[in-house]
Amino acid sequence: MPDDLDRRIIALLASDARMSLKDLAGHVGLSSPSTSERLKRLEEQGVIRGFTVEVDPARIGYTLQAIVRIRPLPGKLHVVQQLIVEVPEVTECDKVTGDDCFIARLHVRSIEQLDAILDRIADKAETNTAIVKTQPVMRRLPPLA
Amino acid sequence: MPDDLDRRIIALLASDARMSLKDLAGHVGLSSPSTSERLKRLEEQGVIRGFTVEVDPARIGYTLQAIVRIRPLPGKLHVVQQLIVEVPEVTECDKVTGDDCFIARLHVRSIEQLDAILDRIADKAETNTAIVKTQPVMRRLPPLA
DNA sequence: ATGCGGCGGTCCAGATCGTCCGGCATTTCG
DNA sequence: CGAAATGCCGGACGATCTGGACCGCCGCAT
Repeated sequence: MPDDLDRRIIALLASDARMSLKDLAGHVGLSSPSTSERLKRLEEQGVIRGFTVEVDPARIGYTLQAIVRIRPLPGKLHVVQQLIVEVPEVTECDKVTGDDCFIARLHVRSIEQLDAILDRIADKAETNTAIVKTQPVMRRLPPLA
Repeated sequence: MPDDLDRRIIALLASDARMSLKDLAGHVGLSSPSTSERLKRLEEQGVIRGFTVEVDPARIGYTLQAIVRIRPLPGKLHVVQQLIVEVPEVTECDKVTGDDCFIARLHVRSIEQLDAILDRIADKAETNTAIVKTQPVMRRLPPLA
């Protein structure tokens, strides 16, 4: 749906969402009002869901990151999902096909905290935890082509 | 390191990174210059890594999302990592502890495309693919407290 | 062909916003 | 106890955004 200019706008905002309209316009070769118009359209259409800040978790005390696969025990699926949503240290969770029902990302301050959180799920689901060592690919957009 | 005001600034920007300085200042109860100063400091300190746009993948043709666990065959670790980084449909990848060496998120336009990409890895690693059905928790920040 | 209408663009002006400065209060440290 | 550093505010100036008026292109139908 978005054309080439829209894609360039998105790409530019992906690298700096706080860029001024004027700069954006300059880079895509349009006037500010036109750029503003396109931006608004992209938001209204739902292509752009919003603008956010990228925070370094380590700098705010979250030194440990884990990816947990979660398989709820029979009949516990909804309770487990509820629990996952309510735990704020879960920063991302997908419901997927396959044996593991959920895959969640956790940000915690220590192994102890990780253990404490997993304990709350232990009687409702089987879990499989992997500690993140490095991030070869940090969150990025798929090709806009 | 960041104090309460910094955390409020971050929280506000997390919900709308394009908010004007003036609005930001109004919400945290500071003047524009002070807010600007804090924002700059947060960026310089690396607490804030940058500002980005959140795009709905489905609206740009990526109707399918998968999470793939990847276990490189002996001696193939670096080749596999290289490959993962180079495939732009991989929008996120973590190197983790445990049997699975990498956990990657893929955005693709079809099952066929997913298959094509996994084929490129097939002779260098064992893979385990889970298709994302829903996202109970979409990307969010851990508690800033 | 040609005239019409809609879409998407530019230009301009008024309003808004961001940044730079000087000054003040509080805290820190010699 | 004094001096310097920190963090904040207000005002002024320059930059930016927004909305309106206008224009050109293209598809369509007369």
